[in-house]
Amino acid sequence: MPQATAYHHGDLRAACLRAARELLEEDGSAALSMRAVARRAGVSPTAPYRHFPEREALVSAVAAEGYRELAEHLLAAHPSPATPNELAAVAVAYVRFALDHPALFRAMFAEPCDPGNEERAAATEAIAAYVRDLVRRAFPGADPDALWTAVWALVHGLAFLHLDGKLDASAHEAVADQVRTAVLAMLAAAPVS
Amino acid sequence: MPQATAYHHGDLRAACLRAARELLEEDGSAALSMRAVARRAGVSPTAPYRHFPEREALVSAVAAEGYRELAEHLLAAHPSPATPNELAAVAVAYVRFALDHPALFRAMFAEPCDPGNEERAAATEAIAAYVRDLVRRAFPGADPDALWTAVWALVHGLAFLHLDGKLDASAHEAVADQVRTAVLAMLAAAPVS
DNA sequence: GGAGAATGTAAGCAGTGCACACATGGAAGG
DNA sequence: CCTTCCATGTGTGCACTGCTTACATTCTCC
Repeated sequence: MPQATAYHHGDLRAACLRAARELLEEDGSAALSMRAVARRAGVSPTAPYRHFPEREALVSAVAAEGYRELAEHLLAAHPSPATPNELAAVAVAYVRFALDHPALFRAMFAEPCDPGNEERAAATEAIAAYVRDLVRRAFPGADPDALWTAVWALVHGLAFLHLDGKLDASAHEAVADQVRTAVLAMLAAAPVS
Repeated sequence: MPQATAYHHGDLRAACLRAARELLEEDGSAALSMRAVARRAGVSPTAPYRHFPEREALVSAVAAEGYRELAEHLLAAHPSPATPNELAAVAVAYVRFALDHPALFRAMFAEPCDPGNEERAAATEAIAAYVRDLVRRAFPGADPDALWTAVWALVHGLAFLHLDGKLDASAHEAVADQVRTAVLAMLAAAPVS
């Protein structure tokens, strides 16, 4: 780790990531700008390019952090959900994370990602693994490969529809109820044959 | 309708919408730029502002068009789906629309929308109504209010996960199979009580 | 202590959204 | 017919963006 002086920052990479997170949390709608990050870190506009070759690289790094936090958040909601009610609780946690960190969540999913970013791929995989385990426990009879995608998609779709204003997301408790109800209804759905 | 001259375009509004659509189809990843639209329409950079007070208004208008096309596309896939297989076919059509028009689909959902735009609200409502009817037919026993959101979210989530590269979307037929399988697995899911 | 790599700065280019003042010409009223 | 008004176009300019290139400073290692 280099030392901090008037000229050399010391740990600009971490400072950029922190600044980026702060900016995303402060303005959930504005796009993340490289120059704004530099300003917040108290450094020249082009300094961040020493640590992130392009904007996308910074966004990918922030997104990877977001994936880790989302995984923790889901684990905190329930470490090993196995029943419909527990699954619904995790779904509520997923949607709440998206609504509480809209810009971060968009950076994680909507921004173009370089598939080569290993940190990011690993972080995504952690979430996928959590969902796969959940599905194996909750649906012992089903094909886990087919079902875990469906479960993730259901929850992810609810998150984005709320985030993008297609479903009413104004009241916290109402959103939670809505998500719970939707998930339980889907699990109980008995189609006509 | 004003007349077309060397100075006055004639129907710049429609020309802007057409140009915007072309740009979105040509480069599915680039953001839509007001100036690029103006260039394509053969007009000065600020001329489109006479018809769209801001960028968001143009995007909203294009998005509304997209909603109408998506609705048609779903109707073409099946006018009145009622069985799991028919529902799965509609799901495949939804995801395919997203993958065939990635930039348009993003404009429809990911871009900030002004909730006041009536054209856009009406177009969204058409899709919601289609899904609601579908659910009523396919799941006569269920609570339609709870379930239609879940069905939309499931399909919408599959679309975005594929669009954002979280699920492999490289081969057309593989995507279709994957979506069909996921939807059918979800409908057949029998959770542990 | 000197060389070279790492990490910062400064200046500049092309692109963007948008506000403003100005130009053009079609349509309505005298 | 001719003026006047106004919708619709142009031109200019500002603040911002990502990113490149050249230069400055300092850390590290021999």
